[in-house]
Amino acid sequence: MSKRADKSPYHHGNLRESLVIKASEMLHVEGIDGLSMRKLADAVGVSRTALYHHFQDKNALLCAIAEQGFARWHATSERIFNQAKVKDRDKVRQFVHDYINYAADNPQLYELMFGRTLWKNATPTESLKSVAYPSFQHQVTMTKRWQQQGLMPANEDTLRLAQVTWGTLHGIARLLIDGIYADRTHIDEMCECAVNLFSQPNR
Amino acid sequence: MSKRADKSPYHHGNLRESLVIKASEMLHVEGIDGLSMRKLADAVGVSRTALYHHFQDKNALLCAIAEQGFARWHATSERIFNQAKVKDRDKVRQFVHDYINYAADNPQLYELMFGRTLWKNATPTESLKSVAYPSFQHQVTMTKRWQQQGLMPANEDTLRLAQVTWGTLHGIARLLIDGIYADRTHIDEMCECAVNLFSQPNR
DNA sequence: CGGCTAATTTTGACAGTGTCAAGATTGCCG
DNA sequence: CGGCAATCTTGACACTGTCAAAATTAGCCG
Repeated sequence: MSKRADKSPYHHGNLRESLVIKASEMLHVEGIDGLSMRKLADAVGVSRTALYHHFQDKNALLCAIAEQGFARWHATSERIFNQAKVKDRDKVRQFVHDYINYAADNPQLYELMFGRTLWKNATPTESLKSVAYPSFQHQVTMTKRWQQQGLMPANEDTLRLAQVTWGTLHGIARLLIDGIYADRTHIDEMCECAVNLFSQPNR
Repeated sequence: MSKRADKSPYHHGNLRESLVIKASEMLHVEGIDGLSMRKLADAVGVSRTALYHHFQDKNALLCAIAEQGFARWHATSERIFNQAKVKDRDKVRQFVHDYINYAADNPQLYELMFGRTLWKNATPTESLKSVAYPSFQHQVTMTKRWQQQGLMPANEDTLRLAQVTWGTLHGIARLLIDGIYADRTHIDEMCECAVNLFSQPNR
């Protein structure tokens, strides 16, 4: 019993948690490249290699941060769909807006959550996978429902449709984040345009 | 006269060109992070800092590579739209497929062309901008035409529509490249689904 | 053909990075 | 209180991009 992570710790004072917090902070301001293990250790007040007793890799640290990001978005998403008295069409609309705004508000985090750094370059933690995969599964489930309700074309394969609609959101988010051919002032109009595109009865 | 870049050069044998070629090669196999100035210099057979007389930065080198990528894609794109005897609807279809396949065939290059590395982190070269911007402008022009022909919804703002449709392509490309929730075997079906989504008279 | 200038390349150096191996410290449980 | 294991530190290594100064070389002009 009392393996770790609940009792007051040895030297520092719950390092692991402090690391994730501080790292998220640094990620947000400095960006993914500006976040270095050594600077992080410095900021928290421990020595360079102290981190390696709580995270195997820099990769593991990043996975932990991303994981937190997924959890937070998942909560927001749940809140949207659990609203009673809101029509499904409006939920879709709200979902799109919130998704894009979440990305625009936390560009570095979004980049980390869905970028090549974790998913292609490195090996995502099992723990991260177990949080990230259901996130897309949810999109598929929702797409199926929207099809059944006539909100989205019923003749398209659900999986493909989910990939494409989510791909659209992802694409818009990245255009904004990377600052190519779009900026924040376009967000609302772009969202509306996107919703109109894949939500069936046009008006 | 004879400023450079046409006569046989001094020591090496047209270093600048060799660098871009070799760098593109390394980018393709090793990825954007695996491409280091020192390894590149080594591979070409010059010393570490020789590159800095042809490129101010690593950033400048990357811009040159990306520029070449834009040129190549632009050529492909032109070829599609200049075909006589092909209906515009089929051109759109072909455009979508080729775009995604270009990205899937050159993942690292695509990542460089449209990624944060150049557009957000660093400062894109003027030269790069002058090649990249028209690329999107072309998308806008095409979107306008498609709207006029009734292929795409005429009531949407052209600029927004162009952003969203291209965003969709971009999103799908990135999902494939970064390997999240999609892989190459899905390409064709995803493309068809996308085309159906934003091309008006559904069938 | 000789020499000067300017383009080109090299060597040395510096401040960073992630991470491994060993040693020092510390808290906790028996 | 003793010992053990968790925790943290120090030292080191192989990398990275890039600057300054020295060395090399090519091309042009007289």
